Amino acid sequence: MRDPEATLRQHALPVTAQRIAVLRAVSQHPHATADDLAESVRGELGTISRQSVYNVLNVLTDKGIIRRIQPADSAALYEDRIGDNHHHLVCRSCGKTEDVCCAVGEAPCLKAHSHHGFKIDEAEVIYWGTCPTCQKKR
Amino acid sequence: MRDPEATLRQHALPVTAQRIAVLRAVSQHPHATADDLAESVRGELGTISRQSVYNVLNVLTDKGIIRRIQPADSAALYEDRIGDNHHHLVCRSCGKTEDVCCAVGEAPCLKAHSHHGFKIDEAEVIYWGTCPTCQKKR
DNA sequence: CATTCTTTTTGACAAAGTCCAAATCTCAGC
DNA sequence: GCTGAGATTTGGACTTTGTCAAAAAGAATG
Repeated sequence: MRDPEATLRQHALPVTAQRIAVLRAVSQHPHATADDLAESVRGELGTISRQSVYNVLNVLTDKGIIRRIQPADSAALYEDRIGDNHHHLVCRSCGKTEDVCCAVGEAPCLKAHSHHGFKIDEAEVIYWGTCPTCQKKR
Repeated sequence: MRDPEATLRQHALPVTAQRIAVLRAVSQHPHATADDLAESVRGELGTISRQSVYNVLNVLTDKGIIRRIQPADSAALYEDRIGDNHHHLVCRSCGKTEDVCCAVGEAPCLKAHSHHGFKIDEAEVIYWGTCPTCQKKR
């Protein structure tokens, strides 16, 4: 995130220390949980309430400034990188999460066909597997 | 599910009334939550503990007899239909879930490329959108 | 049928979030 | 710079979804 404060102003959001710190934390720790981010922010601000972290994350997500991903068996993760339709690769054993660009530019199977009368607005893909570290441990 | 009891025996699982009832409920109510299933089973058996529902669902999932899906902002859903690599279509506003066959037979973008050294074993796809009913309500 | 091993039940517990009301802060306008 | 209205932050209680553990009950082998 280039300039958290400017980003907030662009979206007509009042600028607060908490918001700046959370935004910076999300940027510095991609795929972190709300709890991880709270810890990180405390290192910067000294203190922040659990509720505020959730408030901020929710507002930022609603505005499309950050993205929330919610893999099974994990708390929600947040990331900075938006607008490039990338997907995620999650380790079944340790939960480690990586970004993955869609291998095929146009992703034919992900075209928003109108199935069952639904209006589709997003195709979310999660690749499940085992990360290198966990492969060795076996 | 053709014959719940036979299915259990095939997998070397002791046959109990609870298991038969849960298995039948999953079959009759695709995409139901553990709670929904507990309710359904109570209509059949009269009573079942919450823990037993979870026990049974976990065992059946581990054995690959049923499949668990966990869309964001929803409790886990269970389904009978396995082994055909279909995906899901979820309504953002009411949570209604439908099965979707992958439009392209081979799903090129879902091939298990070895990214970041991960050993990929599954590509999970969730299409997010708005169902017909919720479109009208708007 | 009896024994052994597995399931079921009950109740406590845990994680991740949300709800609410009071206190505090931001920012536009003067 | 102040001031005031409206938004944000806080703290605490609460909800939902699920797991843990120990005792009671049930299934299946011989």
